[in-house]
Amino acid sequence: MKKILDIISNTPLFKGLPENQIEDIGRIAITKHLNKGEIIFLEGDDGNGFYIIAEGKVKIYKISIDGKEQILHIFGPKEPIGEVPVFTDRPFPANAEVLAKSRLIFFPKTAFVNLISNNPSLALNMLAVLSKRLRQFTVQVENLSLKEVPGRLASYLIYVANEQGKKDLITLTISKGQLASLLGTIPETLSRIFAKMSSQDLIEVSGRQIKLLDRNGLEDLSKHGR
Amino acid sequence: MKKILDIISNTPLFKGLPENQIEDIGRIAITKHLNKGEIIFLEGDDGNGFYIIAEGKVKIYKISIDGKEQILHIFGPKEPIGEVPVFTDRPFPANAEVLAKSRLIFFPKTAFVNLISNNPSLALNMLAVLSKRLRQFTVQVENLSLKEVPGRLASYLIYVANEQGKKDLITLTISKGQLASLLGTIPETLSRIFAKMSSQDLIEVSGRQIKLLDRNGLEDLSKHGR
DNA sequence: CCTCTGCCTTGACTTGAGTCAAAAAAGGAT
DNA sequence: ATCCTTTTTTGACTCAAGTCAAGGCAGAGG
Repeated sequence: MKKILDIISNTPLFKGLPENQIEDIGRIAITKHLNKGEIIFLEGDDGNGFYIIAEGKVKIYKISIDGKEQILHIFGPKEPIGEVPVFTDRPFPANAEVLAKSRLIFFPKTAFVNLISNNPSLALNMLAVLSKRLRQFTVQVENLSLKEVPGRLASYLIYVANEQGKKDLITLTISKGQLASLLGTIPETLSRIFAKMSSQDLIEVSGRQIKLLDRNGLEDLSKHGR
Repeated sequence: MKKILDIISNTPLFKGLPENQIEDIGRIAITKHLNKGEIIFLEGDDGNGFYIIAEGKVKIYKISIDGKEQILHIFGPKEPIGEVPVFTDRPFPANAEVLAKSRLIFFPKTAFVNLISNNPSLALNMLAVLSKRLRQFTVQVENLSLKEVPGRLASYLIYVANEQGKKDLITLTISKGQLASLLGTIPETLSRIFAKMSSQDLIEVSGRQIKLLDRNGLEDLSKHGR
């Protein structure tokens, strides 16, 4: 198990900060272990701090009254979660659940705000993190509103391919059911679209392995989308 | 026309800053006038600064290849727009167009980043602004994905009623066509839903005036949504 | 007061995607 | 292995909302 300070200092949020400040930060941090399925926080809960994922995987999501889930983000190691209530006086705007055994580092709100007040670089790092999230949301809204499900899936596959390296064989890191929820649809629909895209020789699916057979075709789908 | 410094100092972003800092800020600000229909920036443009609306109204939106528009936000006086590229090295994630003759105050990126570096309160104010936006986006994604159009409209009407005071007669500040785009639908559909909600005695529509006849019914629609 | 233009509404039709139900696969655990 | 659970797939059906095409209305400007 890596030392907390190592993890912290390699995180985008704390990147580039001087040694002594990293130590200050480490002093307010608290490690928590959670297992798959455990809830980190729920929409409406007061946020008395935020977390950085040391290891594991977390989903941020909304649920409708009748139980349909929409995943907003899936976060992995080094990413912060739950920062919004740190800077506003409002509760968490969504739910967070652990998707795989995880180690989280918790930073209490007031201590962290103090740190940031004395640390312009940290403030700018945090501003960069939030800005990146805003950008991601614009993409998600665009996908939900301006693209049909096949277009969203194509975008996702291309995105994952870029993340995982340039090769055309990608591996889903979440179940297809969860992917459906991330794309704003349901498993049945996603399954049908996988089938259709396979029959069109755009992809080849085998469990969680997906081979991208026709990048141009996928790009097309993802752009036109509708 | 109000003095720039008056406007700046009454904005959430610059609220509570000491006089001399407001003056520093005023020194880097540049006023711009734009008429209805003019573009402030386009998705993909480099952002060399951001704006605060002194007066007028601005829409932030995405466009699909085939021309469907999705409005992300509509901003009015005192609200900042275009901040995302200030803190990342990426271009604007969406388009901005003036909906009514507007006066904008422009803040160049580097000068502003310098200010923020020496000014923890300003940094925290900006963090609060971005956090609020993130929260708004979670609501928009929820609306698009988990609610049907009638639910979205009901939510919007309730939201506007709260904004405009507690009375049950509200006035739309944008055209119905633009409202359709904000809600992620098209004018024809919105029109039909206005008609249906009227026939159900939930509302009474007369041009841009809308009387809310059944708050509970609307709340219900907005919550269940699907 | 009238006409023009843009905004809004209505009708008829199509379609993407959701629901319900059930079977088939894929994993895990003993 | 074999059972049990969870995930994924398939089929038949329904429906919300989009498309296309007209009309109607209203405010702006002469």
